[in-house]
Amino acid sequence: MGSVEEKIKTAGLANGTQTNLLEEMKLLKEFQDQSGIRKAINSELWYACAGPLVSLPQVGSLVYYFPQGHSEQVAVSTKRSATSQIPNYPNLPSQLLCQVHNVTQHADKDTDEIYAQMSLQPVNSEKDVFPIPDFGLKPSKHPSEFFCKTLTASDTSTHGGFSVPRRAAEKLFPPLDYTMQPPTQELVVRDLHDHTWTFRHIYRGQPKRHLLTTGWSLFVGSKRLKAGDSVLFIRDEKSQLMVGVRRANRQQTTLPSSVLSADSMHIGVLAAAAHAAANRSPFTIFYNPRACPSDFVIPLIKFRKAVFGTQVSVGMRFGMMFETEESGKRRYMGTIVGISDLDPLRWPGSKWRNLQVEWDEPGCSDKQIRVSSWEIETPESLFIFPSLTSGLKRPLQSGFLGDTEWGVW
Amino acid sequence: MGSVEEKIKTAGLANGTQTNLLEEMKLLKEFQDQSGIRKAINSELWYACAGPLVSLPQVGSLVYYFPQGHSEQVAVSTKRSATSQIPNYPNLPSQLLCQVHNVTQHADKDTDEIYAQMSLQPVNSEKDVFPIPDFGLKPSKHPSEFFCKTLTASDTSTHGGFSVPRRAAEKLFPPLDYTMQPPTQELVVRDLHDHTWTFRHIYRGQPKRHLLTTGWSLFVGSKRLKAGDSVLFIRDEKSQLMVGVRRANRQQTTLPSSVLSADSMHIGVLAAAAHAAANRSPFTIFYNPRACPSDFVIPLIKFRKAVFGTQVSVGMRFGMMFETEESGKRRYMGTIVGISDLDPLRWPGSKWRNLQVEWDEPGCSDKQIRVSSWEIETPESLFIFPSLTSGLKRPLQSGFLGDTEWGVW
DNA sequence: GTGTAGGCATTTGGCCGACAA
DNA sequence: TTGTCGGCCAAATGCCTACAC
Repeated sequence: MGSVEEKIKTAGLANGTQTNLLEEMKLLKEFQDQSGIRKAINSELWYACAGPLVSLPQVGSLVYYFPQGHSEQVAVSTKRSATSQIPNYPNLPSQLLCQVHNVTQHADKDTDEIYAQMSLQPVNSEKDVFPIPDFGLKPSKHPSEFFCKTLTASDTSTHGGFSVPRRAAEKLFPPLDYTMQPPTQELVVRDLHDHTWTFRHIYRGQPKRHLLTTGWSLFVGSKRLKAGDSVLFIRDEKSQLMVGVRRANRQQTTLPSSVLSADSMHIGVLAAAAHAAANRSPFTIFYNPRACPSDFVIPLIKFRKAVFGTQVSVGMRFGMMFETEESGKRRYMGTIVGISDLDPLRWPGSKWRNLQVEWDEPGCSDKQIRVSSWEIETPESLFIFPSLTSGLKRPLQSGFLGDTEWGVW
Repeated sequence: MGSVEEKIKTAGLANGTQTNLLEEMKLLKEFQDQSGIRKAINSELWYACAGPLVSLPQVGSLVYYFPQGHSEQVAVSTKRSATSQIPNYPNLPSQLLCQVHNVTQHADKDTDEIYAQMSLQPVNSEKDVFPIPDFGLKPSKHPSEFFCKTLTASDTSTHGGFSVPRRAAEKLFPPLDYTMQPPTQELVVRDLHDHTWTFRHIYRGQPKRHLLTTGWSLFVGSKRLKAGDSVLFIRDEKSQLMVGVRRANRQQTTLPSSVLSADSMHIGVLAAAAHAAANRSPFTIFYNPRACPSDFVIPLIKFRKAVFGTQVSVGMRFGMMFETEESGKRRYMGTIVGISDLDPLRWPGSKWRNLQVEWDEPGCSDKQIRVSSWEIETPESLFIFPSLTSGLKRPLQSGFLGDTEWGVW
């Protein structure tokens, strides 16, 4: 670590050319990583916990920030929607073009809930951007070696261990020495907080099955896992075994922080964005993928393709991806039944959830009845999947649809 | 409960005279209390947990709200002070005259940390007030029957129970039947969330002492108490035994909520107050007495007495009350060494912490070096306590000083 | 292929007085 | 007066197979 400090000092003494400044920042990051001030989270594990549909924007790229979507996230967290007490910010547009300055992945110390912090700088136009080095932050990468299991009563009871699905154990865990009687090994895995857990992995019983025994109950107790919560294992790019958790939705109750009233939070979101927009100064947001109804930071490319690339109209058919219970993807089909403002008073002309839709399947009452155009797939991209419009049966050649890229068995 | 609903409907049908409106509100409150939507917290227990120096303003009364103080509370919660990214709100004065519309006491479901929610309405002048019924909310009342103990390693270990200080057991617990061998009874106490706990109270050992055994470990585990945390018992006005907890300061780490960035929270506080001030519309705040450096909602009377009643000057001696470890009060002495703006750029002329002070005792480095005039006692109120200026020895006739009113043994 | 239950060894929890600070 | 310890028994944890579904 000392050597890095040395390097920083050396770089700092050099003349402040652009190259040297970048060099300095790079070294600073290296220093921070080593000193553990802000230990970088394992990105792939973060994405695995976030689910197959989540991706974060690239540092330096251009995005549209949607205050309405951000406000919706606050509403979910506080369980209170914006009220009429919230002032209008006439100078804050419904979509704010920003350059992404910084993206960091985090996880709540208590609940392990994942979230991201981003720093966004409003820009006047595409030409207004400044090259930002991304210090090697990889583009969104979902792990290819992955499995996720919803915990049963037996898995979480103090009476026993964890029953590992066979295919998961065979795909992810190091191979057992089956000449042993019984075959057993010690698994050492790390979580999002870089905490190390040790599990005894054994293959026994009649019929034979894979189990995690010693060490498992400590994990369950420490993470306060209950039946219905999920646990997931991945192998990252370095082939390291890691473990993550996902709480059942019922438990998602992010409690009211008792720091700020819900109204003040809504005001804070809008006022911070308005101030940043007026001054072209960066502002910081949190994005909670699993709590938030929809992403509210949309890459410019994606936005353009959806808004200018396709002409949506009432009656048009579309598909939209959702996450399955086993953390796979599944497409649901629907029809656009209207195009109108979600909030005509506050945000006239906004593209945020301006499409009213109806879903083909009856069990979709939990799904949004309003979506934004960049969330859906329109006929141009769908014409090759005519069989999908039924939507009820699982497609046979699922590989063809690209939803076996990861996480689906 | 149905009958209350009936009454509400009836009241609602009546003509909307002022009396009927109040009647309606009163019934609504009754209904909410009964239905448990927002179960009222035991006020005395709340005050016991808050500590001897905390008091909440009366509903309907006039107060000054200090945005700076509110911002300080946010800074403590988020561990980030307001940065230069925070816009100025030139129309928001450093002190905002408000009428108190609503005060509710709360406790965090997880940590039991107490906090209050208040609704404040900015008013132009004292004449601007509207009579608000307080629905019988009592003025601040600290329980007279009270004790507080910091938990030892033995108290929190799984190996044993809780050792009750003799005087506490004798003062608060129902008298034991000392003819029993050994004397024992069952204590049923409730906490801030109205949860009932049952403890076996026994008097045994050599030498004899009071202990809580069966049921205690469940309480410790459930509240996640550690050695160093405190537990307190009170008898409320109905003479009911209740139990509360206070976390050690080290554990006060209210984690960053991951909902809003610290900057947005600071902006939210100021923007909400500014908007409310401009529109004379009510706004809602949270007050965390134990996390917050100083109260930022000051009764008009108290403010007046301090600001207009006394002429403070550099060199003046003063006293100020602090909480002791055992939840008593203790006066520390100091000298005013300067009068100046805490933040000359943002809040010029503000009365918030505009007094720079030095403390008599050397071990006071943890204490604020800036205070507001309403926090201190000036010579007029101190001339009768000349012996106190040493400040080091415990005054003998402490009753005379009024600091045995409660909680000090 | 995997969830749950019964059997049983081992560990932890928890009530007691002794002793010391 | 009260914090911690060793002793001792009871309750729970946790590893195993058997038996469903």
